Amino acid sequence: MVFEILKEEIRYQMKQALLHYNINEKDINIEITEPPLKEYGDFSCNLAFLLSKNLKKNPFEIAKYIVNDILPNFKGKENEKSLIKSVSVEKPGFINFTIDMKKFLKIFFSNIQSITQMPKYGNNKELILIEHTSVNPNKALHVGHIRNAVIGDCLYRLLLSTGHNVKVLNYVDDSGLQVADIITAFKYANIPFEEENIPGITKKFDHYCGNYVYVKINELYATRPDLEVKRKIILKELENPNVEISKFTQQIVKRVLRDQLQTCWNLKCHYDILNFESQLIQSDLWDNIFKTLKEKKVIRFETSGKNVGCWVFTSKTEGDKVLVRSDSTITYFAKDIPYALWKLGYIENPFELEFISQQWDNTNLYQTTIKNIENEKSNVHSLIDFEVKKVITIIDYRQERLQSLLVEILINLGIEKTKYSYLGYEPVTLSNKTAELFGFSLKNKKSTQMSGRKGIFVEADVALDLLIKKAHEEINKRNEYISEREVSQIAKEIAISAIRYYFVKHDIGKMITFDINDSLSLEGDTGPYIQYSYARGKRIYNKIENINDYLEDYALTDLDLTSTEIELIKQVSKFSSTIKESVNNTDPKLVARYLFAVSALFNNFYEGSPILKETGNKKNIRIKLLCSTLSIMEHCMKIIGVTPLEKM
RNA sequence: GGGUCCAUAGUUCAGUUUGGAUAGAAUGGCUGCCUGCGGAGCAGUUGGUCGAGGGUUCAAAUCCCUCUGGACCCGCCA
Repeated sequence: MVFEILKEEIRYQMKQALLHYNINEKDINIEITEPPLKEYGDFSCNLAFLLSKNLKKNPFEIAKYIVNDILPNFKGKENEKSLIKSVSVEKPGFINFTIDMKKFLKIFFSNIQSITQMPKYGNNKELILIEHTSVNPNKALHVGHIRNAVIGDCLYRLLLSTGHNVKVLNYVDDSGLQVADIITAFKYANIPFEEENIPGITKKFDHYCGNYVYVKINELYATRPDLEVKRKIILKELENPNVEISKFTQQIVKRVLRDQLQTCWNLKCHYDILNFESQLIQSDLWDNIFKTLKEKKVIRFETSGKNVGCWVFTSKTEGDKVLVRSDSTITYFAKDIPYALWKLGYIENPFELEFISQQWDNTNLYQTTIKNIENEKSNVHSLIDFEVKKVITIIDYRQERLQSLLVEILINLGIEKTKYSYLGYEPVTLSNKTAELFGFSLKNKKSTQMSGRKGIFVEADVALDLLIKKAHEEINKRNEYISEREVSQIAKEIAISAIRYYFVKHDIGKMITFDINDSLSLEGDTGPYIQYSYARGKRIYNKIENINDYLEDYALTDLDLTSTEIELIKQVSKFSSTIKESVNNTDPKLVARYLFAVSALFNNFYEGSPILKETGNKKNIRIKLLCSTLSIMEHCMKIIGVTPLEKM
């Protein structure tokens, strides 16, 4: 907030300069940035460079002219309201501003309450839907899936914290090829349902299915083509919910899903509704949409060429895409259309919501079921009775092309482009060291792509367990008198925070090379580092007696703060603008990076500015700074899912 | 063949949307700092032809072109 005021003041003055030159401010993109060196002041403006094009003059001369002649009174206004103490011109043509620190600090310390408040600007009436995780229910989550879940969950937390109305969906492809694979294995390849005496398989059913059953059946296809035939039959049969194989499949899916959710809940991910592909197929959604697509001439029936007999969508950029095959079955891609339209609320809802279970955060998880017409009064939940403002889907970037096709179809149906968006993230690969450690062959590459089919992956549960163990040891090193139960509790919180922070801090569009040792570090730019600096701060906080006495009044005489303290104050001041930027760019990474920067500055402050043994005004000021830092750290930690700890 | 994305310190990554001053973190290596509010920390040091070449510009890691290396997408599979 304080920063915004400052920037606005500078911007206003720069606009005055523009008026002098008779240039429309809209034609020129004035940037107010922070210079790389302290000697250049606190803010910097590029106006002179921009004008040099129009005026065909040396930017340095323009800058000097602006500062000395156009805005001369801007310089000597020290006793007025201005927050700017001085203006200077630097080498190539920068106009640099120095803050009047006394005034700045005065505003900061008298507005701590509002500065440290979470900015709220969502509209509660409009609903935002986020779909994430959506892992095929035939295997346990691996570290690549965590990336999806954590990004989605952090985005959810970010939007929720800023006052938006958000719900999270998790799509379960319970009738796809991957599920058919393990069903084939159980039914026709003599692979038992239960994990009996198979080495290296943990107790969880999802691990058994993913680590053993799925890999095994894929190996068997090479020598048993009959199994692939069986799989194809199963796939077709799964479209009918009443046949025996569908009922069997539902049982298997349910067990895998239960275990997958456990992993997600362990990582503190929140969901509201589970959607099932089988229900989308069984409902009449597709029939209605197919009709509409035909009526609106979005798709056409091909009478010649390679797609003869199919219903085809012609994309402007991607060419032809088959939606309905010549045998009248619908393609994988076509199934996404009814789901997208359902999410957007553009079609009559054929589903009702059924309570499944409570989650780790005491919220309820629901699943869709097809409406029972005879039972009209059944509990139709109001969870999605809002106007859907936006749907955001977190997807593997390899699906981006299909999603862009989908958007094209939605636009053809008259839906605004902005309503449906997707975030494609690059995959997680394994570092050579890690691949080697888990016994995967290397092939002379920089990193190894994971593959569920080939059994090349590191499971989420394995990574989490490893971290818990590591944290456990560290806690025992540091705490002599502590109960085993408490150690376990804290170790888990540290491990979760480490994983979540790791997966959200990277840019979504860059590949991550996952190394089981380096990536799951507890030191440096990590979740535990943030937790540690928070714990240090909190410990001081708890030792302050009568803390309210310090927070109420303040004396602003003699504010001789250290440079570290000023840096921390500046950083804290950027809280709300960082949150806003993060929301506007739908990028939770920005919050993570900000949080780390605050934590690092706080550790500096901690080393150099003692609080408890300090007295008088200095103590007062430092306590205020401590409290405001802890407060914004809490906000940010909540968004990232890094647990605030008082002891670790 | 058509298209998308990536390449920055030994390693893992920010910075590229919107061009700005001496390219930043973390980690590793080396060196200091605990009778102090918790050393999971702090300070210092080491380490970069920003893949290569050209272009645009007062100014390029950032924009444009070419090339090299890598990943991926392009099915009546899901």
